Amino acid sequence: MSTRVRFAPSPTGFLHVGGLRTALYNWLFARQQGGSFILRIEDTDQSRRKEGALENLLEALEWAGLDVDEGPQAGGKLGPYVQSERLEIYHRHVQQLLDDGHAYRCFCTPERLEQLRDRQRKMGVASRYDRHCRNLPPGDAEARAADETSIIRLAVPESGRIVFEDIVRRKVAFDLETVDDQVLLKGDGFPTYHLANVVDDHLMQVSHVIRGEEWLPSMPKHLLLYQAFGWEPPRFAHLPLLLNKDRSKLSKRQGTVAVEEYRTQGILPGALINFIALMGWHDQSDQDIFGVEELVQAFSLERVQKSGAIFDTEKLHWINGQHIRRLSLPEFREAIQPYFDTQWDVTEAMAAAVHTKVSLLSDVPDLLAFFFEDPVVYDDDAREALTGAEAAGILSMLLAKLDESTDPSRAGPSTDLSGEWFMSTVKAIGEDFGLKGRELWHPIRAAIAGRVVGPDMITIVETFGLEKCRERIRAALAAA
RNA sequence: GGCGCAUUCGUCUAGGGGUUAGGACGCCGGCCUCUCACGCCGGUAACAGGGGUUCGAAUCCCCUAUGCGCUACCA
Repeated sequence: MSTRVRFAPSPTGFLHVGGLRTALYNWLFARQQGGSFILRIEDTDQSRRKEGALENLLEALEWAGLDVDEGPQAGGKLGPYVQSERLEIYHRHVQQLLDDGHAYRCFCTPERLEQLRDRQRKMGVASRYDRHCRNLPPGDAEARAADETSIIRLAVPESGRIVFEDIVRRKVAFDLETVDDQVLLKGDGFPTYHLANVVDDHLMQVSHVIRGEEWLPSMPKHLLLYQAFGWEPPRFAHLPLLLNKDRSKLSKRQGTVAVEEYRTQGILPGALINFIALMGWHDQSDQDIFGVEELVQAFSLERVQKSGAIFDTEKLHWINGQHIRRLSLPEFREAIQPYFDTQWDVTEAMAAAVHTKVSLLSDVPDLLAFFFEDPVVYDDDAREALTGAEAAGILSMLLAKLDESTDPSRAGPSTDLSGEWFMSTVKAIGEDFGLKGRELWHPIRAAIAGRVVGPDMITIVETFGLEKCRERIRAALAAA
C-alpha cells in the first residue's frame, strides 16, 4: 500500500505556523516515502467561513515550497477535496451507521444540553451527554425526524478499553466509560470533524494521519468509527504542540503566528522550514542548518519529540541569517528586492556590503537608506560622534586632503582607486591624531552616511565618489 | 472536576545502566578588524522531586508534583 498523507486545515483566513509545521511533517514524510501529499479543506463549520481563506492558504504553502499532489486546486481522483462539497457522502455513511445501530438520532435542544452541562459542572462530575435519546425506538425517531430537527450521535459502547499504537507516543489507552456519545451530524446537515475526517481519510486512502496532539483525546471516537464502518484504520502520529513563551499553545495574542507575516518580516522560506522542522524533530547529528532536500532525507516520524516546543524567535533569526549568507550575491540581491518600497537602484556592491550584516531581509533598506537620502539625515549616534572632541579636527584634515586630491591641477587618485586612497588617507590622519578604530572612523562615517554603523567605507566612497564625500564632510563641519 | 499526554542548560535538543551529560541559539569574554556585523576561540548553564530495582540510575519500574491539551450541534 502506498504512502498517502494529508494536511487538513480549516480555512480560517491565514496559515498558522503550527499548521505549517504539521503540513511540513506530512510533506516530508510523503516525499521521503515517494508517496502523495493531499490537501483537504475542512470547512464543515459554516459559522467560521472566511472569504479568500483558501487562496491565502495555497499561497502560503506555495511560498513555503510544499507542493500538493492532490487537492482543491491540484485535483485528483478521490475528490472533491473540500468537505462542504461532500455532504452527500457523509449522509450516506451516517445512514449506514444508523441502520447498523452504531449511531442514533438525538432531539435534545442546545438549551437542554447546556443546562445538563451546568448541572454536571456544579456537581463536580464529568460533563457528558446523558444519552437521553439513545434508547428511542429507531422507527419512532425516524418518524419524528421528518418534522423535528435532530442530530446524529455515535453510540459509544458502555464499557471496554481502546488501546492503540501511536508512532510518536507508542501505546496510548482510553477507557470507554469516559468517552462521550459524540455528535456526528449537526442540525444544519453538516458533519462534525470526527465523522468527516474518518470518512474522508478512508475514502481518500490515507495511510498515515499526522496531526497535532490536540487530537489525541478524540482517538477513541475515531477508532470506534473505523470499527463501526468495518474499516482498517490508518497509522497515527500525534505531533507535539508549538508553544508560547509561557508554554501555552502558540497563539496570536503572544506573537506572530501567520506564515505570511514571517514572509513580510524577511524570513526566507527555506529558513522557516529549517527552523520549524527542528521544533519537534531532530536527527542524531549536531547539524542545525538543513536544506529542504536534506530534511527529506533525514526526517523520520520515530524521532519526533513527545513534548511541546517553545517558539524561539531569536533562533529563527539566527537560522535565517545562516540561510541568507548561503545565498549567492545575485540570489541575495533578488531576495531583498521586494523590501524596498521605492525605486532605489541597489547595486551589487551595496548588496554585497550588507550581505553578512542582516538576519532579516527587511533590515536591509535601513542599512542602505543613506545612499539614497539627500541631504543626509544624522541619527543620534552620528550626532554624538560629530560632536566628539576630535571630530572637527579629523574632518577638517580629511577635507583638506580631499580638496588637494580633487583639484584638477594636481594628480588625484583615479576613480576606481578612490576607496583605497581614502582608506590610506584616513589611516594617515589617524596616526597624526593617535587614533584608530571607532574613535577615528565614527566621525567620518557620521559625516558621510549619517550613521556610525553600516557598509564598509570602500563601498561607500566608491559608490559616492570623492566629490560627494567632500560635500558631506563640509556640510557636517558647517552644521557642528 | 474527568480523561489524556508530557518533563535533560533560559530556549531548541543529543544521549539512554558506568559519559568531564554533547551540540546549537541567547548571554559573557577574547581574536580578527575601517564601523557594525560575519567568522574563529573560550566561558556560563540542565537530567522536576521521592521511593524502589541494581555493584552502579539522568537512563528501567512505581508514586508525587508541575505543565499542557481535550472535555461544543469548533476544528
